[in-house]
Amino acid sequence: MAATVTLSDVAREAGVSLATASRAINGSANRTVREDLRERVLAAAARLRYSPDANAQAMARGRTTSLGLVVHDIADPYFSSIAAGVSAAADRSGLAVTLASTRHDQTRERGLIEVLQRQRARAIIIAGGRTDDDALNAELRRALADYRAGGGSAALVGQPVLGVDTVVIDNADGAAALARALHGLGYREFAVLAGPAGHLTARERLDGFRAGLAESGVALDPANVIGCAFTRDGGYDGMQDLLRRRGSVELVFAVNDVMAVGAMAAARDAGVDVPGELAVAGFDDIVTLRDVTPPLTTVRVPLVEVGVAATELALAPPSDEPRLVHVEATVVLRASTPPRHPSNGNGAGSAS
Amino acid sequence: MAATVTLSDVAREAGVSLATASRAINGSANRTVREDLRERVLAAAARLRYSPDANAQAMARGRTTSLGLVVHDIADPYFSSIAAGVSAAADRSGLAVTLASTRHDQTRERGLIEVLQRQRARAIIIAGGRTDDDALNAELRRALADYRAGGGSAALVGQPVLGVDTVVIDNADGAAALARALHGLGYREFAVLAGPAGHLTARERLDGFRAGLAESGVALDPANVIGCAFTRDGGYDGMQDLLRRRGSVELVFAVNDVMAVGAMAAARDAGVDVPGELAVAGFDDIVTLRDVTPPLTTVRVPLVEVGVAATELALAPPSDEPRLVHVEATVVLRASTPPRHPSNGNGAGSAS
DNA sequence: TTGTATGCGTTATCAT
DNA sequence: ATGATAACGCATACAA
Repeated sequence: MAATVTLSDVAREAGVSLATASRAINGSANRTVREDLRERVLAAAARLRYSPDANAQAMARGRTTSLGLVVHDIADPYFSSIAAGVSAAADRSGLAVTLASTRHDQTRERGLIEVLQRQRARAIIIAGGRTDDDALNAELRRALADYRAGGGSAALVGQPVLGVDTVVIDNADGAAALARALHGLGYREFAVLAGPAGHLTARERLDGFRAGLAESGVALDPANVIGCAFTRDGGYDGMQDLLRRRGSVELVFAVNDVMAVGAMAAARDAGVDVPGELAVAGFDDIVTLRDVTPPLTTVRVPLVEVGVAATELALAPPSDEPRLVHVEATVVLRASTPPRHPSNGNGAGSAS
Repeated sequence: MAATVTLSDVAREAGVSLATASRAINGSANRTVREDLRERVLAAAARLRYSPDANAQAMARGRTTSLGLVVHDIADPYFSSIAAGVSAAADRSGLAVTLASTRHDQTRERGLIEVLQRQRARAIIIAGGRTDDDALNAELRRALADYRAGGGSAALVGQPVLGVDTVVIDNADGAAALARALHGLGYREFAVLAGPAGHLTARERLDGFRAGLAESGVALDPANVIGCAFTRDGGYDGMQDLLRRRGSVELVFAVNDVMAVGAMAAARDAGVDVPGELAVAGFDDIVTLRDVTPPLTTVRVPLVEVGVAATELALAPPSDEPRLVHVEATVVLRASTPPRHPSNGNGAGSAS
């Protein structure tokens, strides 16, 4: 910080007091600075190329102008879409976004929250689903409670288990609707790439899918529920497992799109035609899907809007009770799950 | 900011002076606090759940702990990969990343730099290629010079036209190598989805491609150079244009991958088989490409590493002259550009 | 309306 | 080694 020009310099240059300079440059609460003075100040500021120090302002005002965003991996289209929404909404509120990434290590979340707290971020948005690790959740809960006690507000995208405002995606309903839709298309034999054990989003989607199937009178064979990482490579590996010991499965539901896309790659590499030999469906409707082949059936989550909603939630006046904003997930049928066993008419690969 | 615990509180609780508390909690320059005292302080801090105020520290120390990143669109895989690299490198240096997005409006870049300057970010990374708008560049140049005069350092990913350290991607060489490789595969009739007029990255890639072709004795018909936006939709629209008035084009080179992917979608929607009827190549090798069909030939740019390099450049001790780090771009041939007119042997669609 | 003086939370300088 | 105390750059309560 070499020759930084301060507000005092501007005041001197303009021949006014520090206070007047301050009031002229931002519009102080109890307004009014005589027009000629204000102009002198602004002119001086411009001449000196004055740049207000946000840190000093933060100290003096007692609040910063920044908002924290915690993601697992910014290169994942799921998170980058949410980030785009958060960024847009923060912009509108004149807030700068501080991006913190766990790099897929949940245990780092706590530390990131603390960093954001040290920065006195006005609000923290945590994207990415929770796990059922109670100890970890308790820790986070406490970190967030602390943070909020200091005047910050937080919002979560996922499951409302941290005691803060939460944007809740209707995973179960969406997955159930998907199951019904697929059943309606004629599918009867399913497998699920179910993600990791403790992952709540994965679980909700699996459970919802299973429930939707049950409604249609179809049971999901536990042997066809395959655990794997919640990533593209997890989907790839899971699909390999499945193909190795495939029974009569007609359709594979991956609990998120990046996994589904990985699964399709595995099928391709194994020479299994999608959807000819095996249909695939995902969840999220990440933008990438526009350009995969075949177009992937999925359950759409409006990710950018989710980011906006989380930001607005976090920025809204605080409430006593954690608020919940529900976001619907809607089935989008595409070519990766063509109709099968049509009730009347001819089908592909059915009958004798 | 309700009941924020300050360092004074901690000092009082520990029965030491403010100064000692400060020294105990971070390791002050001239080290040493008696062990028992240090422990008392740390215990008190933990008991009170003390969280240092980064803004106050920034004021006192004269330097912040944050790094700014300017992108056009964080949801674009090109930028999100660079962001991942920047984020990782910043992490290693204990810096928090402030994400600023132009939302595809170049004129906003200037304002974003100013915001970052106000935050007194230690360094600013600007991702995304330059244009040939001299007025705009001069403005940015000045904004950056100002910022650097204040002690900040900046690094750019793109063309070294702003007077700051720059990570330069060998666009021309990469594109030329691609042209030669494609010529080697037997292609003779090319079209280019060339991006917008003033875009330097687009221009370098176009020029490089043209030069590579020329080396091989092939001329690029100006009528087959199609201007369009530097986005997926730009590629889609450009391809539509091309298909409408297609002559004998065998291969379409889109100057970046998202455009190429859009172009493939347009071809698909128009019922044109890729690569059967028309081959396609892109540039960047964004991660998305793993999962498009057919696999896209491209020129690989190590985006995450580029982000890391830019960050390291910006964080390195300042130098008088702007430094340049060159990053090679390497051709990756995939199924979207199968061999054609093989010199000896049988080819597809060649000869009579 | 304008100016003066104080405080924000921390580090660093200077005594002790 | 520890403790007062002066910055850091700005906003604001209060005085004029």
